[in-house]
Amino acid sequence: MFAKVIVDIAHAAVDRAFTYRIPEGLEVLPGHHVLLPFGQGNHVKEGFVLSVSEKSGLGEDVSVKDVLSCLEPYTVLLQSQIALAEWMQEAYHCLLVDALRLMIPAQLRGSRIHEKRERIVYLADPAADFASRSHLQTEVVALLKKTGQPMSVRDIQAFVPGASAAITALLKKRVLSESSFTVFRRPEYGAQQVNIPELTPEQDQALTDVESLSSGQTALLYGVTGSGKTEVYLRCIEACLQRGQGAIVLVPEIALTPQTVGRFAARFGDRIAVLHSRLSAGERFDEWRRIRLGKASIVIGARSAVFAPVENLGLIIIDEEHESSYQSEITPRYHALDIARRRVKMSQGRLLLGSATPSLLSYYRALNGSYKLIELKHRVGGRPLPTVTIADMRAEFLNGNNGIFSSLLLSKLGECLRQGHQAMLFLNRRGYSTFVSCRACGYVLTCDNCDISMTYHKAQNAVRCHYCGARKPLPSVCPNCGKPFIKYFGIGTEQVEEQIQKWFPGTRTARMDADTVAHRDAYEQILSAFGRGDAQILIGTQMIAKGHDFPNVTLVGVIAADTTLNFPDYRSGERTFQLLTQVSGRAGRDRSPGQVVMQTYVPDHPVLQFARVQDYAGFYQYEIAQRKKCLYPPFSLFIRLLLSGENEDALIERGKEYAKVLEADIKTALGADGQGDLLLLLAAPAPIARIAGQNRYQILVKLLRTKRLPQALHAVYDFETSHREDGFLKIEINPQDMF
DNA sequence: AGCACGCCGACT
DNA sequence: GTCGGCGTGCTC
Repeated sequence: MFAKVIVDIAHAAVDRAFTYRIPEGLEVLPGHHVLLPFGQGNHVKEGFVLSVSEKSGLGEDVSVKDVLSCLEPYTVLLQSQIALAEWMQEAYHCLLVDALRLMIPAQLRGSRIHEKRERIVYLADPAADFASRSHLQTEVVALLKKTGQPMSVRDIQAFVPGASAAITALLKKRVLSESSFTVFRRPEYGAQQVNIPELTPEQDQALTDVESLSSGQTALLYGVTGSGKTEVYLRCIEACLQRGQGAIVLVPEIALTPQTVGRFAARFGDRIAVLHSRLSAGERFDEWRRIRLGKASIVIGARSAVFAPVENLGLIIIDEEHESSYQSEITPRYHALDIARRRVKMSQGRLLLGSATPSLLSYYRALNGSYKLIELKHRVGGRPLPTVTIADMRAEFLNGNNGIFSSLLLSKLGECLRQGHQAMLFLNRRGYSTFVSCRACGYVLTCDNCDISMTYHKAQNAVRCHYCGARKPLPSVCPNCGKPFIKYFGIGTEQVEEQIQKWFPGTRTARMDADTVAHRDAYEQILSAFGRGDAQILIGTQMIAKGHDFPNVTLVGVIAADTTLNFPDYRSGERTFQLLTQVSGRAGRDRSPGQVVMQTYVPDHPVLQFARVQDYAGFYQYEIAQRKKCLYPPFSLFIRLLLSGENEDALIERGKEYAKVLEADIKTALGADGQGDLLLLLAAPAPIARIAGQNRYQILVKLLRTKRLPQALHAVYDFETSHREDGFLKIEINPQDMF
């Protein structure tokens, strides 16, 4: 018997199947993690078995080596995972090993992690009398007699300190016998009480709709904030379990809190496994193993959990499907949504996407019939959506208010505080000011390593670069003209906090941004403290936009609703609408109706107007028309090639050269009658032309979605593979942002 | 990723 | 004359 094996080395030259003989007496199956002799020195390498066959399929001239051993007694890859990795290799032009590595815990490679075993001991003869001069031994035996059952060594030590040596002696004397069993290291999450609410008619219909999907199909559950999407998920999983199938639930990393997990645990207990980046290596390995060994059939996790080894996969749920964190930033740059679609197609399962603000692409697909659209239009309990008011900051300025709060927000804040309610203030910028400038000469303080202005952080009395982290003291005089007219402009969360103290002295505030959640758990701590009422006002960046429900929050203020609107990015409208809707959803989750004040300098902007009345459908119609007009995705494929290098001139030179070659390659791939499919090819320095000392240059390519698209895409990928050696080159398909 | 083979400069 | 630089090519 022979095995086709891929060696666990991430290099294009060896990223192919090698054939090894399976020695007599060794059981090797597809998916096994094996040790192999490889290369001239017969170095022992790890590998993954892709397939097993009777014949080697190789000529006489090739010397075939033997598989040495299997590293685990079970196969670490499912057949379906191998097939998925092979599909990814094609789809993302990545190495097969890189795709396979996503399917297993990282520490499994190199045997850096092992299963944990617990030793238990018991009396060899429970009836026998025991006497010894050692009082420790006597105590241990007495304890075991008293409990009348086997005990773990650890438990015995808790009762009898220092019992270790005594136990060893007793085992040697055969007074005790021992055995051991595997323990699974489990992450902790708060157990919640089981509370199964009645479904609303809408939720019930949604459940029926999901259940009636044909196998391999995708549904988009579009439900306004507070409409009870999670309860629909839970019921769908229940139905899935009843059919004897497994399920995967993807949640954005930041939302994967003990509370979220607890809600699933309350319903499904030990049948759930959790996978996310904050687990310890042991926990992650054991949770993965519980899934692989069939002890858990429901997986709750972040992006990479889409690869979990769930057999008989009946359902994948992607909550907050519009979140950009579902797209991987590193190769293979997969999107969890695409992987999920592929997986349910292969397993004849179903995919459920949920969001209050679906991505434009998903809604487009839902309207075109490739997804089934399921809607939840009402909030559970009939609670009204918050009322949103737009504050025109231009008018405020003309009326003599040059502060950061509009008079409307100030009065609502005062009212909110007087009534003993809580408020949240949202601003998409941390620090104190957005840039520092000299009033005499106009000089703007920029980072030495990046093409970006530096942000003033008052708490540290320093300016910092938000891209490379560089930090320097605030100069007292202008570095350019030497005059003492250095001033800060623009606002950040630090300043909002300060201004609150000015307007409402003594108010307890909490701030949540990348600065205050620097250490682990701080995110949770700040949120739960706010939930307890420790602070009256929570000020923060988009971190506060999602997550917990705070019943006492009746007011949400958006300090600058248009900051994300002007990004040099075709997604900025979509991003802004999503953010504003998410933030607004924080207000009025309980009895008191919620109010939202959005401050802006462009009050008439359609995106803000649709956000004001929470009209997703209207927003969609507006935004999709924009995309169509400019032929942006989903009407085209947008590709960004980012080159970076130290030498600016050389980089620009090479960028121009690359653009020429790439254009020729694409045109060749498109053929004579397909030249019109290449809509745009733009080569220019990136919007942020330098980060951390690296100059950046980008080539933007826009391709029409025709049947020739795959060929053109191939040409781009081939270009990347043949050019990535001579400089840093990164390729992004439909990038999430374009800095 | 490793390692061997292989063809040109500074040393005994 | 040899030792050793790392360019090129192969790994079942």
